[in-house]
Amino acid sequence: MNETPMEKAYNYIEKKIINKEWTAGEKITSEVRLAVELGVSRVSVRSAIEKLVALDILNKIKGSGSYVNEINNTTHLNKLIPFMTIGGASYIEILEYRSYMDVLSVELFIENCTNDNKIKLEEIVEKMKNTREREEFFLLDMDLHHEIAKGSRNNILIKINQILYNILKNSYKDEYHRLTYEKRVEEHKEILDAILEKNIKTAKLYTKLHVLRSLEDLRKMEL
Amino acid sequence: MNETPMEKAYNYIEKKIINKEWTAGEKITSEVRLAVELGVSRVSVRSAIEKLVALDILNKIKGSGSYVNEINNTTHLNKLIPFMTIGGASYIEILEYRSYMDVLSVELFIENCTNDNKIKLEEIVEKMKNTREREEFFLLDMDLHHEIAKGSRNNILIKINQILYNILKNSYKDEYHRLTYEKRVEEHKEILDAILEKNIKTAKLYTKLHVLRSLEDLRKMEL
DNA sequence: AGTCAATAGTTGTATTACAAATTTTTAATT
DNA sequence: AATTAAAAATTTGTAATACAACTATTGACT
Repeated sequence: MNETPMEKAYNYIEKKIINKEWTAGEKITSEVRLAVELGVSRVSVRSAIEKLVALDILNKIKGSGSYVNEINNTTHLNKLIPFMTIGGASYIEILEYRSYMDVLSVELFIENCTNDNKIKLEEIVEKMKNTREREEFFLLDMDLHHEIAKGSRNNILIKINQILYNILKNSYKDEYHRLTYEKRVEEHKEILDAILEKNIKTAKLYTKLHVLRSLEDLRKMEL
Repeated sequence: MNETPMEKAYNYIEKKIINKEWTAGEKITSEVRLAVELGVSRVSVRSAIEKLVALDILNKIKGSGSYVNEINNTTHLNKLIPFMTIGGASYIEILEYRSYMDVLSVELFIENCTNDNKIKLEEIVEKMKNTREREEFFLLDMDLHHEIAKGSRNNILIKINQILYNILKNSYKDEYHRLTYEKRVEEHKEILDAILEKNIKTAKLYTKLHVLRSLEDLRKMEL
């Protein structure tokens, strides 16, 4: 075999999960016990576990233990994150992509949303009206679009949406003060109204314009 | 900030890579030095580095050092293949998503493609005509759609397309023989012709129908 | 200049110790 | 008996040290 101690621990845990001896939500054996059982140091066990955490297969809680995650197709999409933050996809490209994705989200939202989805949307827009803090506003902005994605009922779309917004959040982080935001309240209101009236065409149009304005904002920031 | 020592190290390294202070192929500062520089223990530095290794951003060589990787996408996918014991329901979701994404790809392709893109498309369709081997056919099928995505000129779309197709490939792997494929040759021809004529509406329509038929195929396979 | 061994540098693992958070147990009180 | 609060045990997080294993460099010798 010739596997390193770390690999030994990694393979052991991986096998347990694949064989469903440890299933989603379950707590795995503690680091110390694994180390004793496998005859390796705790350092090696920790390395293995951390690798699995990085791959979104395990989840650690300090003082409690390590737990097996739900694994589905969206897990794989998490690998987009390093690619996009480090591998050179530009924020402008992300927004360009969003200029289509968000329109799609709105369309699917209108087709598939529940009443609960609508209520949440209204709540967020209401909060936005009363928010003068820019950072908080943009977090609400992201919530809004995430909520729209959720109403689409397509998990792939939801996940991708989530990833892209997280990346954007990072890029905006220190730049909130430079973003125009007065017009955004109105824009969101327009989108919401169109959605509530089930006016797909109008909703899509307003969404498109909304994202395109974000793009403009970002381009100005680049200067 | 309230970041843990591990996060401190992780963010430090990540930032260096994002800012291109450390570029692909380059050796990063050694663990011991990083620990001293950042005022954290070597354990924490190692944790951070191993996380980046798990994400395929860094590469460690015992006795030598840690090096920045060329970001490569397909390698990420392979790591989780053992975990891909996914039921068909989620594949249907992927195809549903694709039923919109591919339509978008075609639209952007027509708007942004180069002559080179078109030629490649024609080549692939030509190969398909002469292929009777099902597995090879479906690989060409994926190539085709990937080529269309590439012509869109949006890297996010290209990347997502690539990942989704890789997941699908895995699901089809042992099921090629059960897929209808006679009609697909015609369908691709129709899409290609519409693209070459820059007939966006027709191209989008045929693309939509094409994906929906794949969905049907998959649903039949479930039985 | 080329070879090879010694040396220094770097990652891998083990051990020990303690901090910090959570969970479980125990004890006290009502 | 049930509830609450404190204490103990468990578990992950970090630190420090030591040494093993591997790599890269240096320098002496031919």
